[in-house]
Amino acid sequence: MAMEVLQKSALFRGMNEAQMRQALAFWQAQEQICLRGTVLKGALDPLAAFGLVLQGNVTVSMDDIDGHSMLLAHVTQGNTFGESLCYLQEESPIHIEAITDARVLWLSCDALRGAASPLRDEMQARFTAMLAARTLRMNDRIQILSRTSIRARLTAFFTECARDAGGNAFTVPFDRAGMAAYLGVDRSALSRELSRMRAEGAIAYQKSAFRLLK
Amino acid sequence: MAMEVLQKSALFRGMNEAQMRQALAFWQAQEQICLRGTVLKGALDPLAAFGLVLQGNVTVSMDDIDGHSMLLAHVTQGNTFGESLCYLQEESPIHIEAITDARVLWLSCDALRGAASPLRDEMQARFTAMLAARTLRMNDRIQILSRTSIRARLTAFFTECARDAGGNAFTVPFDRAGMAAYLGVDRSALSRELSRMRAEGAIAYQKSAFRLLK
DNA sequence: CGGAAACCGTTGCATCTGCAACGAATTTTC
DNA sequence: GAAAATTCGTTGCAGATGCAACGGTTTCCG
Repeated sequence: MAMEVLQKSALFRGMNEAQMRQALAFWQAQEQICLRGTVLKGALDPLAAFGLVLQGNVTVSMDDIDGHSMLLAHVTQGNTFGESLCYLQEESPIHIEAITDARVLWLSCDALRGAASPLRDEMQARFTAMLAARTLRMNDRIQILSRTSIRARLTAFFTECARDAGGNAFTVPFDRAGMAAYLGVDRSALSRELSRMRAEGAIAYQKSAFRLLK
Repeated sequence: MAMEVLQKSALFRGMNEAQMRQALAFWQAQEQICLRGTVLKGALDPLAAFGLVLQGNVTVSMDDIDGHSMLLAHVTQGNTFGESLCYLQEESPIHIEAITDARVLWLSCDALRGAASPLRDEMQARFTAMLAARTLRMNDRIQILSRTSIRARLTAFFTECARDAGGNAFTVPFDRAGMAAYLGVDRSALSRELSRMRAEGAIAYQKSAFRLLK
């Protein structure tokens, strides 16, 4: 069941079963199970609802003219995507894709625009808090991307990871290519810099599991 | 008077005078007039209210350990800063400063947490829409910062400016140093690239006024 | 009016990093 | 289980870019 996952999401945290059922009805929740590689929204598709990831990983990206694709967000379990576009009923040529097998809960903003009620008030407040938290996370990313060297971006990124994990060891939710996209650098240049940092004894890693030394 | 400016802001757009008065009371609005260079929030200060810029320009930045300062937001007339932190009642070591003489309207989120009322509903909806629009703007910035070359960042930035201005001529709200910070590049490298683009006949500019050619 | 500060472009240099290509190792698929 | 696809590290290279320094111009302020 999805209860435990929803408990980790900002929208449904702390609800008992009855409240959760009511809330899911409010959002007209619909679950979709999809395989890795499934396109949840193509560049030109509209977005009738926003998504909450129950399982797996989803990326939001945008292709530029040179075929280069830029990562806008990497969405992990319990997090959402597309809320802003959905709330504002705007369109945008973004591409949303499941990069692992995934389960997604689609939620509609319609009820937020409906008649006032205690439930709507509660949900609106949670939705707003979610957006606010989102902007803070995006600021963290902007902060990383503002650095001029790969090394500086990495240390900023690692610091953030360590903070979130509450320790010096953590596993990042990316493969190398994804990590490079998130940091806005070339994949091979990233590998090179990671090797260098390992050689200097600053970090240890295996695959996506890192440990900060010193 | 500030009416005309507030008409341009997402929070107060489309209100008549009576509604505006009510809304300002709701937010416990307080105007502050300040000189260029005034620090509106130091790195360690808490933030009791968020700001709406009535006049002038305000920057939100964060210093990293090397003294390097990173630009998080450049806030122009009619736009706001600090809403997310204020709404979530979180603290963050960001630095907010008036970079021109400015007038700022301080708004409190308290009433959003108060008793339900039609006014609160309306304001909450506007606040949410403002946050949603904000995340979309931040996505634009992330998109720019994700590019790997100065040239690519510039063309993305210019494209966005041209879209906003509705034409090929526009004035950016930055001096060169600010523009470099916004784009996450070195100031002199930016000057160099701009000269190059001018030499190639791709753009014309004088100070902060640009025109796209070709 | 005059000095100080801010702003902007230019240049030389060392280094960084994107890019392309390759091979090893691992995972997926049939 | 074998072939195909994906992932990851390495390397050579050329060009891009950060950095520091300098000078000219404009703006600010007393």
